[in-house]
Amino acid sequence: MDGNSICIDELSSTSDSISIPLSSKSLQLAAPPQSLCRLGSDTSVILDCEGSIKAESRKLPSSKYKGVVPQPNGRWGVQIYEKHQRVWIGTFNEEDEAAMAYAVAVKGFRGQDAVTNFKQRSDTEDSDVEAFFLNFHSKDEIVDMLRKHAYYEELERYKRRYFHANGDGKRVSMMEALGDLSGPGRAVMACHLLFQKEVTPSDVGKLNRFVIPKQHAEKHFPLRNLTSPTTSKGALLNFIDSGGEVWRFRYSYWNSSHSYVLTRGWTRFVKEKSLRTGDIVSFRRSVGLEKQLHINCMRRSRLSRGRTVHPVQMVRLFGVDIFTVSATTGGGGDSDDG
DNA sequence: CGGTGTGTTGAA
DNA sequence: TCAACACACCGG
Repeated sequence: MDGNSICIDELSSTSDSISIPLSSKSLQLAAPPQSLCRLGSDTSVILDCEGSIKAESRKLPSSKYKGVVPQPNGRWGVQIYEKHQRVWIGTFNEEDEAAMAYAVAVKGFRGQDAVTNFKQRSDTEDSDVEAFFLNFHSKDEIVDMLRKHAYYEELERYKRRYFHANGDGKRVSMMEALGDLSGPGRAVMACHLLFQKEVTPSDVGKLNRFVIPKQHAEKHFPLRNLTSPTTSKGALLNFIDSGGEVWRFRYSYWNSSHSYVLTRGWTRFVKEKSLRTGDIVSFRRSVGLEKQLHINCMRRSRLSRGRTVHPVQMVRLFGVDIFTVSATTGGGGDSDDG
């Protein structure tokens, strides 16, 4: 673990405390943090001190950070623009915290070279891992983590797992790990998204099964030629979640309903992940030799109701130079969902 | 009811 | 593409 991370316990307005690793090695404020003079409550501080301060004080203070907008209650909103459309990243108590969130979002959306609010080093090992982490997740997932204020928690979890995977706390460089596709670091290999599905009521109901849309099942999990132990009752598939935990599901075809389903093991997953109707479950496969399957779930965002989160077919491969993986297909640009 | 984040507009 | 502003609407 790094010694350079501090934890900031946020106000108790929200039950969760947020730990933010502020790595002084990897980033520094672009602008010196000025004393933030904010009015306690925005509205109507119409004090008549010498008649100078008039009703002008209901104007919200602008942020010095890009993508950060003031909220009426003194908190800070974060937004990023993508394809002529605003994407809301969430609200934060501290302006700096908001700026960090924007930095994460903009890197996730536009790549490592994107302009953030911070001067940052892109040559540290940690930044490599974070780049990898960002690359691993879809834009939706990144936004989701930021909104839930869970990004740094997830990132740290990923880092821990990554470095453990490389043995005995010895920190192996990303290049080194990637070069060794058969090594213990393979589990964190890049993945590409196979498909996503919005969880239906019956997927989390009493039927104890998850329906895999036929098109995706037949394309990605053809029962005939699965390498996993296959019986007449189907196959057992192992998936790794974003925290490195392995989930084993029975996968089979139900003649009665003409559907492909995950059965045994699914209920535990639902319970453990607190999966609810409308959440998005995504399935990935490692790019490397192992073809490891991954499963990830994402809470339905509150605002994407009515307007569905498109279960997009996106492929996230190594778009970044530092990830010059062996000569597979020219790991093309950073294509993603929209 | 407080606050979020969306609708909207105008500037860059 | 971006921030500023107002306020519908949402969850608690």
